[in-house]
Order: sequence, then structure tokens, then C-alpha cells
Amino acid sequence: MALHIYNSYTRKKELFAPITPGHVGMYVCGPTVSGESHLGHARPYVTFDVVYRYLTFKKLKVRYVRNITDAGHFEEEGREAEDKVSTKAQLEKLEPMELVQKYTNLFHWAMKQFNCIEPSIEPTATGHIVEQINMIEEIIRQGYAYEKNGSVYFDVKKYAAAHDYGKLSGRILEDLLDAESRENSVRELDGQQEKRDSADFALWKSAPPEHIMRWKSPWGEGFPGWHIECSAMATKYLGTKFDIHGGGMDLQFPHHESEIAQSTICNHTSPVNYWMHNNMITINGRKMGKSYNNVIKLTELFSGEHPLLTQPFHPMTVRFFILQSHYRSTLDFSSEALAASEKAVKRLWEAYNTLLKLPVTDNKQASDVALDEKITNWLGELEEFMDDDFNSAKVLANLFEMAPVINSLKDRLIPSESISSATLQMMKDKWKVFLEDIFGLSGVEEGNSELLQSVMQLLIEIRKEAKTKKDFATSDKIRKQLTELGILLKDEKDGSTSWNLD
RNA sequence: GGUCCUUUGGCCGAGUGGCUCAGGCAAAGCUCUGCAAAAGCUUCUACAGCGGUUCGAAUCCGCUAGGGACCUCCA
Repeated sequence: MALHIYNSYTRKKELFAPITPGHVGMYVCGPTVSGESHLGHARPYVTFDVVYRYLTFKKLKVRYVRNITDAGHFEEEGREAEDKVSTKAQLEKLEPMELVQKYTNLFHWAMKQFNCIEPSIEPTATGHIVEQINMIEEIIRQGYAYEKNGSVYFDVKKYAAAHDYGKLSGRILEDLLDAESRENSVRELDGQQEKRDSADFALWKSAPPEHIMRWKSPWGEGFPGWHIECSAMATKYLGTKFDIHGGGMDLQFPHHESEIAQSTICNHTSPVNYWMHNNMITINGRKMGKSYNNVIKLTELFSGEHPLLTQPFHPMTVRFFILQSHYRSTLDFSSEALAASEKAVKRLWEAYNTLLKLPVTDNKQASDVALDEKITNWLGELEEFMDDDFNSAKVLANLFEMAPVINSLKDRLIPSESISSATLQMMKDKWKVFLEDIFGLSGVEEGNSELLQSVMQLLIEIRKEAKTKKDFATSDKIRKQLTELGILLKDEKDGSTSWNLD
């Protein structure tokens, strides 16, 4: 089976065929760096990180572009106050780029925590003002945009007459056009009055005097509309037509719909072959989002400092939590669910470490053919599952099926000759590839320094001596106090003792 | 008001026409152990309701009910 991707545009799973054989161009909508990232933001970046890793595993050379939205159209934190006190000295004033830098750094830090591979190109909106202006000019030249009071709007009605506007988001044109006739009319947007139709969207916005972020343009000082940056940067780095465009489902409309319209006019071709949208993370069944006032920031998640959290959670736990469901399903957050993931990922990771340590003997013939076949099947399915629109949940389920086998091999509950050495080696290889290379998981142990290793070795020896002398008071004391310190001792079947951090 | 999606066992979550079965967490029993922990084995609770299509439906269709998303910034 070859890779199939669910295309939001056609609402079907389709065979993935890159435009340029062997190469993939992928654009993912990045963060708006006007505030701290929260758990909801983690989902697309983890999801598309796995997509990126899997395509790479499939021997495809991927150019992965993920933008940083740092321009104009967002309300910077503290803006309101700033607007009122513009008489301050330069250094006392709020410098927008300072905020942008702060939240960009924080975002990069979070991505690192999650083990997300850096994109090939991470362009910023402010760094591509010229490209955006050029694109707007071209759209005006072709008669699909108009200028009004220093702002430029895209003419949706004109575009829709000859194009499929609304197809991606499943919108009905009549509903969008002349929306004022609707009962629940749109909320007041800036400049609503100067648009020819309320469905038109801004390509360039004239900046009021107090607006801090502003650039010169043929239409006066202002800042770019939200949608144009992605079109401009995607075109610049991936060409007029590229393979995959990803983002959250909530961006389908109006953002991605507008991207299609802009690029189609400017480049005379629809920009994207496969549209991929991840679903939302919910909390108590409701989408996590700023406007719902129910966000859990990533820093809070990692520290456990939030009323809804009973404990801190490791980034790998969160990553695993995301991978345990399919990216197109909503995923409901709760401290309980995350705690379950924490235990699960720990168990899986320990099985993985155990597997790596199993000695590969020269066993050509499996004595338990049924088991050997079962394992081979489980391993073979891993790629099939990923090929079926990145079904990471099924891959994990199969890995869990193998965990008891691995543990039993270690404890000799299953004799080592039961499976062939080829199968064992394949198991080692596949686990490594899927857990580390594709899922991007890593161990959660910290502070595993050489010094600690030696100290632990010493304690284990002392305890062993006590046990031999049947001095269980001493041996239990060591174990109990270590447990209180967060170190768990395990007496193995072969008489040795292992330990790990809780 | 419009458009679309969703409802799976105590919890989280795969699954889309048939086969013994997702998986994880929790719970119970047993084995191992000086005792634990870990591990292993076993058990357990499901497809919102009603109707239809079909030899056969959690899976397809219809209705009812609940939940949600988008239509406005949003991952």
C-alpha cells in the first residue's frame, strides 16, 4: 500500500503523488507570536512534524515551510495601554518587535521540548512585506481587488463568478455574499463599511496613526492582511503549486479559502494539491481557545501550575497523548487522560529499552512459528497504518501488543529461541524507526548523570548484601527512602536490581 | 439562522458491513517475589435511542435526542 492522505479539499482519501517525484513541498500555518502557545497549538505542530518525519522515512526530500506570523493584524499585548501613552521615551515604550521576539523564542523552546524537527524554512511575515505588496499589486492589476481609503480588499463576488469559492470550507456562496441580509449578521469589523461586499477580505489595511506596526505601500502606510502572508511566502519558497498545505481546521475559513483565491488569481493556478487539517483539542468538550478562556499554556502544562492540572506533564507525555488519537478527530483533554498517557508512554518506552538489550543470537528457525508470524504481522502493519492517512493510534496499539512479548522474552517466560533472530532484529529496527524517527518520542529520564549511576550502583550493592543477610529492615529502608526521592527499585528475575526515575 | 461534524465499555480513544480481538488507563483474581514494585497470565464493562436496507450493521440510510465546530481573531 502506498501513502494515502485525506484531502480536505475533495473530502476523500487520495493516493499521494508528489508534483516533483522524490520531492515534497509542504507549508504549515505557523503561530501568531502575539502570545504564549497553549496545548491546542501543540497539535498541528506535532501532527505535521510526524507527517514530515514520515515523508522523510518514505525517502522523500521534503521542503517544510512554516511561517511565523509577526505582522500587523494582531492585537499586541499591552497595545491598548501603549496607544494612550505615546509621550513616553523610546526605551520606555512598548516595542512590538520585542514581544514578537519573546514569543518566538518561547515557541521555539516549546517545539524543542516536543522534539519537533525545525522546518526547512521559517519565514516571517514582516520579512516578506515586499512580496506581499507585489502580490496585492498583481491582484489589483487583474481586477480582483480594489483600493478604498488606503486599504485594499479582495473582490470575492467577482472571483466567485468564475471560481469555486467556498469549496474548501464547504461554504455556500449566497450565504457569504450580502451577509447583512442574514438574521445574525456579522459582527462589526474594521472597515466593514468601505467594502463592496461584506464577504470581501482585506489584503492591505491602512494603519491608523496610533498603530505601531506600519509599512509604506502604494496605498499609503499600513500593514498586510492576514491571508496574504501565507500565499506570498508559500509561493516564494514552494512555487505556484505545491503538494501539501497543513493547519488547524479552524483555519479552513476564511484563512485557507482566501489563500486559494489570492493565489489562484495571482498565479493562475490553484496553489495546493493536498489540504490537510488537524482537528481541535477540546477541554470539557469545548474547543480550547483564547476566546473561550479555557487555554492551558504549554509552560503551565509542563510545570503543572494550572487549576485543571493535578500534576506537571512531560512534553513526551503530551506528544504521546496527541499521537494516541487520529489527527482528524477532536481530542479531549483532561488531567486524567494525560495521566493515563504518562503511564502508557512509560510502559512502552521501558519495553523499548528492554527490547534493545535483548541479545540477538543465531537462531535461524523459530520454535514458536505462530508467535514469530504474529510479530512479523504486527511489524508489517505499522507502515500500512501510517500509509492510511497517518494512523498513529493503530501503530501504537500494535506496539503495545508486542510489549508483553518483549517483557516475557526478557524474563524467559518465552524462550529466546521461540522467535528467529531475524524477527528479533527486525523488531529492534522497526521499533527504533517508528518510535524515535517517525513519532519523535524520546526517553523521559532526566538527571541520569554518571555520578547518579555510580551512587545508585553503590546503594544497590549495599542493599543486596543486606538482603543476602536477610536484613530486610535495611534493604527495605533503602528502597523506601529511594521511592520517596522518586527512584524506583525493581528486583529482576535474574537476581539483579534495576532502577528508574518515577 | 445557515453549513458541516460528532455520540463507542468507569475514563481516554482506534475501528467502518461478517471472522477471536483495537489499544491505553482504571478495577478484580492469580503467578513471580523475603515483602513490594515491575513483569506475566486471566477477567471485566461498548457501540446514544428508534426505525429501515441487508443473509448479516458499531459500521450504510432515515428520524429523534445530546454534544461540538465554522459562518469573526483562532492551531
